[in-house]
Formats: sequence, structure tokens, C-alpha cells
Amino acid sequence: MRLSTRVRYGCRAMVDLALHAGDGPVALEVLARERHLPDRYLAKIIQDLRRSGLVSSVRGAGGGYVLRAPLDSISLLDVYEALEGPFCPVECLDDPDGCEIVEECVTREVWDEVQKSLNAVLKSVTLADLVRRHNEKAGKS
Amino acid sequence: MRLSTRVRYGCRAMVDLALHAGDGPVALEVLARERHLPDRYLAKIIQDLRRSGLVSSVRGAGGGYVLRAPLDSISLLDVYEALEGPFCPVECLDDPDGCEIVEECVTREVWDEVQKSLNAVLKSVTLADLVRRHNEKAGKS
DNA sequence: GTAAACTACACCAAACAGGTGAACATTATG
DNA sequence: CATAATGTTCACCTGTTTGGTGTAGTTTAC
Repeated sequence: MRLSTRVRYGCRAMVDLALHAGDGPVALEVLARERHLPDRYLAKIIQDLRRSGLVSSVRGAGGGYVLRAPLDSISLLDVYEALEGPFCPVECLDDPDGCEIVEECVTREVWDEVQKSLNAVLKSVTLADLVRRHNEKAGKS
Repeated sequence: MRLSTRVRYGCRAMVDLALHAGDGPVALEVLARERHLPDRYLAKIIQDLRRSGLVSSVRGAGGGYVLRAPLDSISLLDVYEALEGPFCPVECLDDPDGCEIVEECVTREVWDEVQKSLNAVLKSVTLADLVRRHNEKAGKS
């Protein structure tokens, strides 16, 4: 169970956008360079973020991407779900009808707890928190 | 981030062994049949469980597999780690030296929390708990 | 009108998941 | 001792997913 690079890259990009909040649109190329990400791959990722309404894009020269909501109202769960859909460790959580084996349901509750606990962790961290941590680190070093 | 079938099948098999605790060795074929699992695939999985010391095997006719420890001392975390190694959502948690990008470390703490919280959930559930739940369900229906 | 951006769609290689097949080693039982 | 019932090992295979790349557009500031 590894986190996909999609989500990791997406989070990095979102943090970068958060650090640039107020600066106007940030071009894809800038994001990619600042976060050391493959630009065309990032382009695909950021399209998903746009389609989910987390960022808005400005086309044409001088364009780029901007966060659509205040920093403290965007959580990492939002980013995760924009890129991978709702976190679901096993299929039978989404689709209980597919679970015909009674005995399996003994562990089902555990996977449900896993789901809830991960969702809670991700939901509890917002871009504002990450920016704060970033500044603290920058300040110390 | 889906749970692999390795882990799901492994957990099912361990629960089955737990339900048979005290009955002597349970043959692979029986496990596979009772849990509706592909037998040769299960064979590979159960070898990992054996190598990790969770089950012991009895070879030859009349042989099979037996749990090596009391039900309440085997957690799902043990099973998970036997089959997939320690849960690590991102590489940089295991290998901090590979993490050169400072900014990424802002999210690293989050992945660390994710890791800890999932480990806690899995560690809190033992085979004894699952057997108990199983019996409760069987009793109700 | 032209350059700087985003957008869309097709494609691709490597890794991994999930599973199969066959041969061999061990042991209970008659 | 023979044989059948088991576990053990190793090689292989196929479809899907991951992590990208390439190319041809479209939009807009200047």
C-alpha cells in the first residue's frame, strides 16, 4: 500500500500554489521546476485538480493556476480524493452487494476502521497548516 | 491505495485457522475450499506466513497448518507485515536520506501520521477479536 | 499576429498483481 | 516398503496499473 506519485506530486503542487497564494497565476512550468516534477505528467495531474474545482486555470500568456478556495478550507483529503477518488482499501466497502462471503465480513469492519482513520488524518491537515509548517522550518534553518 | 489480495486472503486464512484452533493441522486444500481462495496462490501466501513464524506446517499425510501463537497475541498488523513488510506509504519514511527536497518534508509528517494511524488500527485487532466477532454474527443469524 | 500559456488525446515501457504448472520432499498408514 | 496425502520450491505467464512522453491543438496578453 504505497501512496501513488500522483497524490504525492499533486500535494507538492498544491503546497507550492499555497505558498504563491496572492501572487496571481502560477505557470505549470514554474510549478514543475520549483517542485522538481516532470512537467507533462504534472499537467495531467493538475487537470484533475482543476476538474475537481480545487484550482482554477487562467489560459493564455501570463496564465497559470490559482487555488480556488482559502488555504484553511482545502485539506489533503480533498487533494487525495480529487486525484484518486474516495479512499477505499477494499472493494466490498464501496459495493457491499459484491460481498457474498459472510466470514469475510469479520475483517470488513477492520478495513472500514482503516478507511475512517486514514480519512480523518488527511482531513485534519489543511494547506494552511502545511504553509505554517513550511514557514516554521524556513525560520529555524 | 487498495489492500492487496495477498493481505486479504492471508487474513481470511488466518481467521480460518483461528476458528480451527485446537483441531490439529488444517490442510491447505481445506483452507482454500472453506474460504473460496485459489489454492496454489494461497500456498504461496501461506509460505510467507510460515516464514514469518505466524503459522507452522506439518508435512506429510495428515499434515497442514497450525497457528504458532495464542489467538490474542496475533494481530492483523502481524499478518500484514508478514505478507507485505512494514507498511510504509512513501519511500522517504523508510529511507530519509533519499529525501533531498526540503519542501517535500512538509508533507512527510503527514504520511508519517498516516503510517502510525494505520499501524495502530491493525495492531489493535487480534485473531481472538475476530473469532469473537465471528461467533457473535453466527449467533445472531 | 505571435508568443506564452493551458488542454486534449493518443501512445508507451516497466513494474506489479494475481495466478498457474510441474516437479520434488516428507511422512502417516497399511 | 509402497503409496497416497500432504507441504515446498521454482519457473512462468497474463492483464492492469503506474508513471510517464509526444503531438497537435486552443486561448489570450501584448
